[in-house]
Amino acid sequence: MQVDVDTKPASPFRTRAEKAQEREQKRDAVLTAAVRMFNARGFHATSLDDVAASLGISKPTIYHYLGNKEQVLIECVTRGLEPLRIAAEQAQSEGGRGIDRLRRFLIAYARTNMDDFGRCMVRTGDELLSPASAAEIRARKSEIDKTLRALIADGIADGTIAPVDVKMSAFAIAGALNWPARWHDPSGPSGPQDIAVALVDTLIGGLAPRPPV
Amino acid sequence: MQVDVDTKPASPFRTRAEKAQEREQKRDAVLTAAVRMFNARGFHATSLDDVAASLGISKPTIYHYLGNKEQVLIECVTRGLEPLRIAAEQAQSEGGRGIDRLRRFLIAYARTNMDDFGRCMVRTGDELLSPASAAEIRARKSEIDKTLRALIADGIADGTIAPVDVKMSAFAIAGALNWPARWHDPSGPSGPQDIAVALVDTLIGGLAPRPPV
DNA sequence: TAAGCAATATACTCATCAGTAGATTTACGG
DNA sequence: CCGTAAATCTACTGATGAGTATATTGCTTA
Repeated sequence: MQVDVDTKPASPFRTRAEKAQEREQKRDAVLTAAVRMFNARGFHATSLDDVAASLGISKPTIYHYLGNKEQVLIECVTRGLEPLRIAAEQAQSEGGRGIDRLRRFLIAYARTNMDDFGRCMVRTGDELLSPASAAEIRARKSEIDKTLRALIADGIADGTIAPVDVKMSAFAIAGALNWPARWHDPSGPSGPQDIAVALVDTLIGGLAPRPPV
Repeated sequence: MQVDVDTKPASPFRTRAEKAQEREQKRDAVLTAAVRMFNARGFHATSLDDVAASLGISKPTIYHYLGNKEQVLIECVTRGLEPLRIAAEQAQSEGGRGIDRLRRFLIAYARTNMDDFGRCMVRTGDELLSPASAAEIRARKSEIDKTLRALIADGIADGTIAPVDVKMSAFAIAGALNWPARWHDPSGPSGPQDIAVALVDTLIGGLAPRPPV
């Protein structure tokens, strides 16, 4: 336990902490392999045998680490949701003009929707989950939505956002920023950051021309 | 063949046309039942036995009318796409300011994305289809997207739309207007028309305040 | 009136896949 | 050094569901 995990080279004798970390890494590897296949082929079209094979392990090993197939999905969705939760928390704690706080939040939101777990999170609808888990996930997504609406309302209050319909604007924004989960190609020319900025600026600026100030 | 189908009361002897129509109606009934279940439970979680049972018929009858399960889905998606194709055609043939043509098109687009077939169309990703059908559907969706981009470009050209990034704006719009396919509740308080108008106006106006003219 | 076709059913087959049983190996703690 | 727990495997079970074989009935047409 006095060993410095980060510097010591591999020894055949692992400490408790190292073992816990190794276990965590294996769980991660399973989830990463799974989420890629879910995104590429869909949840139902992906068998855990396939996931296991892609890692050179056997299906019971996945059950050992994650319990069952739904748990694998829930864990992926949770990981996709986590950065949003953090971004929401941060947006609510910081100061500044409403529009600026919203903009920062939206760019983070859009970006994470383009990574593996974010894409899975967006694409996982209630119908893939048991009623209990669906409710759980829905509640967490709803927290994000609440933050989004609060940020819009704040901006309206301080005059940095036009007096729009908060609920509908939130839906429009969410839709626009979730959509890349379907179409974004990580091997394509534009990176997540550029896309995020472009989408957010489109939403903020609108299509109608603005008279020059 | 000389019988007026619309006025004559039912007779046990059907003309050829009546029979063709009856067949069409049965096909419709199958598709409608199927699309509702696809939307409610997802494609993979819906068995054709379930669909058949909900109509009080047997599975081979569905195969008689539609060939196989993928064909059922393709037909549903096609029906969801058709109104969009028509709206696109119309938008391109009509005159007027770019922004107005775009606005009309977008409202039609948003509305059809909230009906049964439209929702199915939006929610059916490539992963549910065979490569050949996926390509076919993708091509048709891409036609709609081309129209959308053309309308935006037209509006920019005639000065009724700000000089935005056409491709990104199209993605933002599509995302915002597809999203109701996931969340819209037909039994809820707001109807498709109201939602469509609200979303489109949000996209056109943007979030940033406009100086009073 | 026989042949053929449309519409429908029952009762299968066959593949896939989630999940489990149980064996085996290794490492660790007492 | 033995017993326990973790990690992993092979080899199942059992359910589900797509798709088919085949029979039946009745209408249409030569």
